[in-house]
Amino acid sequence: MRCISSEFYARPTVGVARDLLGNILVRLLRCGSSKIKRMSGIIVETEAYGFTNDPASHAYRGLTFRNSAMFGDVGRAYIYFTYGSQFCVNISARSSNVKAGAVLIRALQPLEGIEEMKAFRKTDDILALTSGPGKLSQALNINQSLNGYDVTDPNSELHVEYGFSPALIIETGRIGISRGTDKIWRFIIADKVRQGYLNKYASRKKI
DNA sequence: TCGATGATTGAG
DNA sequence: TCAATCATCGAA
Repeated sequence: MRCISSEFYARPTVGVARDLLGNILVRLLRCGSSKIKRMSGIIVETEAYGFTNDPASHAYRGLTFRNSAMFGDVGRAYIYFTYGSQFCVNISARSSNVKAGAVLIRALQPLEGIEEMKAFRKTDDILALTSGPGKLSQALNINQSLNGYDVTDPNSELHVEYGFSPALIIETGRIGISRGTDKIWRFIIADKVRQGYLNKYASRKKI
């Protein structure tokens, strides 16, 4: 259970997106004075978002209050609210010569705290718990209050630990966007597609 | 200010 | 296929 350090995120965003597959997103839920509930999942789907080279990126038009986490230290959570009801989780990552960048966590395979996830999601369907960026945020009880959290700190309520190296990775264009669709910046663990850990919307798209 | 728009989801 | 739903952003 070792936390991934900040050097990992200080590399080109697209490579970080690919290399995050197979690692573990961990959510520590503080319930009461001393009790800590641990929830986690294997990262099975990611997308990279860049800067001025990427019209689909929130950072494309420059620094704003919302996207400031994409411009700050690498290895920080960038969490935003969208479509009126959903939160999306990103991790800031970029090489030192680039001003902004982040990796969107699109899907997990539930690992620990599955009963809690069922309660937060209001469903018992394992494959529906974290098979989408909005769903995984709901399952892990993640909201904007976690924006900017250091995911390289093992004591952080949201952090990433080492997992395994996937045998086969699928690369596709990003989905749910209208611009920048030519960039092959979406990454998926091949086995997890077959096992059903990606959402239906994602499966409908070309893989 | 104000209107348009989403890195989505669940229901029909 | 389509509505829900609201923070954010750029134009006015």
